[in-house]
Amino acid sequence: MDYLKDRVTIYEVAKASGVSLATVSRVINKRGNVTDATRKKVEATIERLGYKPSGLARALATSVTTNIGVVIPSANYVYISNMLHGITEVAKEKGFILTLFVTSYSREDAISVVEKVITSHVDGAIIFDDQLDKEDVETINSYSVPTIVINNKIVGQRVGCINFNHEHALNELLKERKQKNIHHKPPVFLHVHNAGRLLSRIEKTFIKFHNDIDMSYRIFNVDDSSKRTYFDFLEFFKKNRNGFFVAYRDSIAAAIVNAAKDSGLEVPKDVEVVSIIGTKYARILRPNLSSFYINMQEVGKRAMYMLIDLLKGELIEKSYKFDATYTARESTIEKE
Amino acid sequence: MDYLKDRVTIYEVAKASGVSLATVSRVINKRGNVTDATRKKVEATIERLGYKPSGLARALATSVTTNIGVVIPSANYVYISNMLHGITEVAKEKGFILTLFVTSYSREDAISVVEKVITSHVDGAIIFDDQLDKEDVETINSYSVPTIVINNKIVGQRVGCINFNHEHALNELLKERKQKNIHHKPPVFLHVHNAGRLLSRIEKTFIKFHNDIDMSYRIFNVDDSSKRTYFDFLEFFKKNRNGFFVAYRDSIAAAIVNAAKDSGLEVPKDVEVVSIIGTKYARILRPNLSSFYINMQEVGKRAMYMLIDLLKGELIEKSYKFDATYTARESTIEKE
DNA sequence: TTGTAAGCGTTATCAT
DNA sequence: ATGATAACGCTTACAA
Repeated sequence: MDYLKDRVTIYEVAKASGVSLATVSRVINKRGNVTDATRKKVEATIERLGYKPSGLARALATSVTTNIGVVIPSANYVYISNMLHGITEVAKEKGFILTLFVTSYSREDAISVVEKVITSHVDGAIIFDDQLDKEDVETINSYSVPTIVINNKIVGQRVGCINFNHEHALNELLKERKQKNIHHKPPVFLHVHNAGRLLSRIEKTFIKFHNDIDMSYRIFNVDDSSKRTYFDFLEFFKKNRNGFFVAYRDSIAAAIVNAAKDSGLEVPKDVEVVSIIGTKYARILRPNLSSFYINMQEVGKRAMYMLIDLLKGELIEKSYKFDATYTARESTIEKE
Repeated sequence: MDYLKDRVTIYEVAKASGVSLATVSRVINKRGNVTDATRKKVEATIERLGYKPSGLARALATSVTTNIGVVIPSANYVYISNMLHGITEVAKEKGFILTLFVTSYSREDAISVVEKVITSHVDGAIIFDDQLDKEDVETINSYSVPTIVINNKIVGQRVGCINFNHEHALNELLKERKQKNIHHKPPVFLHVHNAGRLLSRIEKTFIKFHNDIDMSYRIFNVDDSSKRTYFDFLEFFKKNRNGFFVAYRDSIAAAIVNAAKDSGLEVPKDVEVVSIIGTKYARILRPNLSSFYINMQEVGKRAMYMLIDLLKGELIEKSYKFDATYTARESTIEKE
């Protein structure tokens, strides 16, 4: 039934070239200690037979896979794929292969992902996850899998972490709005169910700021869909004719802008919107979206570089922070 | 130096529970033929020791990895990550792990990716690639790696393929524009260097259509960057005050729309734009972009389903086609 | 320089 | 129901 050729093994190469396994192994690993003549002979049969070493067997023998496990929530977000892009760039440059693990919201699932990362025998892992608990990361780590955790503060022998600081920039923005007294619009935070740790941290910052100055605010639940949010806000704007909205992603922010305009409101005069996870679309959309920004591609690259250092036992700075920068654009009012 | 615990092996579990390897193996694989008592005993020590089977060793012994190789060009495009999302969904549901390979433009690189896919010992591969040649796919295939190829017509014993048909919809659109006589604007195709096979096929269709009716057109080279394209078109619109533009992606199309508006032109009155690879941003952007659309998440899911059938030797329809649908929105004129 | 043989952690085929 | 043992394809001392 198997009409396709079986994998050629090192044995067959050895036999066909009239040498031993060890010699073939030396040739493919360029270990030296092989005469030019035999090397050429072996290389010729490798070419002729189309031999490709089995990464599996090699990994089992050396316990080095050159595989890096990458754990992400959905691959469906622009900022996540930007990060993935950064990771792939460095991985490619440094000769690593990536194994992708996607988590969902359930606890059960998180456990199964942890399980898979461990059994996969990756050399290291990069975990961007809003769902996994600290203890999950520790589990992975306890199985000798050096890990870079993104968006969670974790310390350990073979762990590094990268964190985001949106809080500072957000506080600055809110403070500035207060000082300039342009916060006459009711502040509204767009809450997305199960959107993870990053968003809730930012939400807390938002809440704390307003509580501290004893100012009222609203939390508005939205679906994580720009289409739904658009329609929700068409409704919303029937009763509420202004507001300052903090939205998680560009597409959600844009939905609000569109709903506002389609409800006869002006942006930013009546409705102001900022996006937390800004992408290039913040600049493409009209009006341009005021947004916070972290270069996720850089985050991905940095994570890989840190992991590589960690693998070599040379990671000095185990913690790295990316500060979000805020760029005011057309969806907010600068001065009163 | 290695302060972290070594991996627990099946040997240690066997010894600790006072049984043989074989019994432990039976327990973890639920093969039966084990008394409840011993099973419980073994399960207890597995739990106690924190034993996780090595996927590597298991794969070597069974030659089943449950890994699927996924080959893509850059992870940085929305439509690619949409597809990846679809792939991850099904992979997760069916218990497969994904290994990611990213190609670049060079021939050299394509070869190294092929090499890696083979040595990685994946059970199957999904290849979306505008760069790999037919012969590369055949190479992979000849190493017993069942493959689903996206965006290339390839036949073979253990290959399936998924193709896109933008040509029909594009021809229809162009024909309709001609009939309704709204093609008074000079048609311009946005050519992106090295953007791959999909775009060049569409470009050919565009060219052929106009050649066939002996109508002039322009090919305009743009960078694959919305920012650059925006500035290029600010220049362009200094001399050219109208046009019908066919752009590869939403972000490029949006750049043209923005440049047109910022040059005092009206969309769609003076400048019309359509996007070939439409994403949700076509609906979010204002004016909405008229665009072609293929649900890439569905493509990803379909690819996985086809691959799974292929692995079981049950793939009947080895070829599947996704027709692009065209949706006219605000960036084009419907009627004269 | 080259070959022999043990080992990597499993599964699977026999016996028992 | 359980246990030896070979096999998977490779690397790597160690011996020659």
